[in-house]
Amino acid sequence: MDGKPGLRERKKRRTHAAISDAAIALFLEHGFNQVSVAQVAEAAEVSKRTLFAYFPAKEDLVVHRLADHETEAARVVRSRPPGTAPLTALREHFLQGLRERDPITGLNDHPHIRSLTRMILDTPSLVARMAGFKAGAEHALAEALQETADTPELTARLAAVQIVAVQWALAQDNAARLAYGEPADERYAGALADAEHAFALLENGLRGSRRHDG
Amino acid sequence: MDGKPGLRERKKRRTHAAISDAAIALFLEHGFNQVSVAQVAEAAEVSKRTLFAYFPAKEDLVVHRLADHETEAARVVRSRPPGTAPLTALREHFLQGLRERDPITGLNDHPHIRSLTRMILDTPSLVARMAGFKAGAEHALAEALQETADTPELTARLAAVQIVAVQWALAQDNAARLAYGEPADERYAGALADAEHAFALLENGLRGSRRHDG
DNA sequence: GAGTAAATGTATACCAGGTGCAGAAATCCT
DNA sequence: AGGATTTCTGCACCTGGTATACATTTACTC
Repeated sequence: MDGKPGLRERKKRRTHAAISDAAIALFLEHGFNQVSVAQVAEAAEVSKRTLFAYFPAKEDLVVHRLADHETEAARVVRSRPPGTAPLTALREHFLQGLRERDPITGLNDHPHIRSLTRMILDTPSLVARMAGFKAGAEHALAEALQETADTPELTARLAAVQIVAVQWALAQDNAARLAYGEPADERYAGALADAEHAFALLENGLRGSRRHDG
Repeated sequence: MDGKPGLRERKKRRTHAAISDAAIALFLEHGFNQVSVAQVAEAAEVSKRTLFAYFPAKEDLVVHRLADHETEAARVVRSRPPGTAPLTALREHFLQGLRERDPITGLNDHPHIRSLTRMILDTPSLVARMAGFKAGAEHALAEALQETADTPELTARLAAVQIVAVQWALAQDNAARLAYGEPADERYAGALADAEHAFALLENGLRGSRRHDG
């Protein structure tokens, strides 16, 4: 269907990548707020106006790579094998992400990823953007649950927000530990146990969540 | 301890209120993004610099009233009667909020509140600010759970994010229905049932959440 | 009650993110 | 090759937010 991208298309892709790369390099070196979009444009040899034609806002220079993950949970639910519970499919997917050190699980300690994660977490406007993705993920997952699991609308929405919230909490916890210096391979066992615990909590509820019950 | 507020203090309060009132009136009339802070400052008969001395950012002109709610769930958990489960206290508090039409439950249909809610939901930067409050509420609740219920740290965090996510989903659902025109008194029964269902889901887990199980 | 220190307010100029516009340059299609 | 179309650019402009330097008001003290 797309046999020949065409020169125009190829050039667009290259410009897009050039701007993004220049931006991330500068941001990692000096900090997100310490670099102006004008500097990014200059480094990418492009006018400021063109930069904004490719990226609607400064934050998108960083987070555009993560946009795909917004619908990841929904895709997992939709493409699960027949007879599998949504939550089971999501757990397996998350555990696989941990094994593969998928950055979205917070368990990737490549220096580049780590610095990027740290920068995002340290920059309020980028954190806000991530929260936007989170909301999008909730919405997409709710739709997927409703359409593929015969779940009532409200229940689907409630399940979706719980699941997404838990996944993000797990990822943030992992990322925080790696940012603190713990190697991913060392953290893996704990991350696995935590994920199992978290998904069990989702399945069984908060009833027995106290260490000593009364 | 504060017998006499003092003239300076009183004047500050009045200025604060004057700016906030002018801002909200203008925002409701013309829309958040259609009104500049300079216009707000002029309407409040104050310089732009002074406005920013009272409110760190334009969004705060709207959301500063909601800042108290950030720690509400945590306070409920901390001040619950001995022997009560945190989730029980939170459910009772939420149901009470519904009965009293507390705006935070989304079930208040006073025209002023409704317009304000609609404006916030329609303005991305305000939604982002709300998400910030949500994160703060999660954090505060996690601490409260950990300190008062002898819950392990991770479990407390996971429970907190689930609870906050569910409460917000309920509130947003109610607000959306009222924004659509449904009167609060008419919605009350449904909101009550939904809340009971949601808290039961939190307690018992997502296991049986499908309408027809397989 | 006058005078002074501290706090608060103002005017002005400035920076950065983002947009509208008109025209130049590149690409595409025939 | 040449015209139509898309893309890029420079420029002016708006808005949110901040720094500086100065004026004004409040509070405290004698």
